[in-house]
Amino acid sequence: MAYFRPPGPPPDPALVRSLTAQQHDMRQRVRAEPLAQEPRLIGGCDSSFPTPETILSVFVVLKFPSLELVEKVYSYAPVTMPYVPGFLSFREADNVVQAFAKLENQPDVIMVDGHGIAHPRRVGIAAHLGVLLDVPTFGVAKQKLTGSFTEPGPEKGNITPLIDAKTGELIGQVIRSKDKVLPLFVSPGHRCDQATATRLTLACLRGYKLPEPTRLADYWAEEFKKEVR
DNA sequence: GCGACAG
DNA sequence: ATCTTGTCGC
Repeated sequence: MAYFRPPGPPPDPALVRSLTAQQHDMRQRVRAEPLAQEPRLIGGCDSSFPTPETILSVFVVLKFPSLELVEKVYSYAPVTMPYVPGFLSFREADNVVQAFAKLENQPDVIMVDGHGIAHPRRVGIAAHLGVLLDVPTFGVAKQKLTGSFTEPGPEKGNITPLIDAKTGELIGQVIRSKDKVLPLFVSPGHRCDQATATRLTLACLRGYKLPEPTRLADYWAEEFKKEVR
């Protein structure tokens, strides 16, 4: 899978230093706390690349806990940054913010495709986006970025901790969202805590591996892709 | 020095 | 993320 990826263009050291410094500052702004109130609306977002030089970000809003879709918008723009592991947010966040700005209904919390604090510097795209929007966020990723864990049981609902091997701190939870499918990695972003992130993720499952907010954002990304081509 | 590396 | 056919398992 991700073991023998062909070596891509080497990231510019100066750029990486700059971005690392920005994440260091942003890390100080990320807050862990329970939601102020039970959400009435939950958002979901996802980005895709119709062409190597363009990015399409989708934002959906669903009622909670009914999970009825109430709105879907997108933003299509030129790509400005390369993909560098650990710096994904700098490539996608700005365009996601542009999509968010088009919403008529403001979500009480946002489920982001990617990690929250389960990141080398605790600033995955979910945390980064939360700080930019000052809205509660948490991340749901399909692949691990950092940390160690033991495989959760094969049945839906089983959970194991994602631990930072260096500090021993809990940085996320590995959740089996469906029987016998690869688990999801859930971690809080900004203005959210682990218990809330996990609870909302479970509350958004509807028989598929992906919880509804991200599943619908994925679906509409595919539909909108036809419009921009 | 040797792995690992979200989307 | 994206490029892609057939195929295994419930």
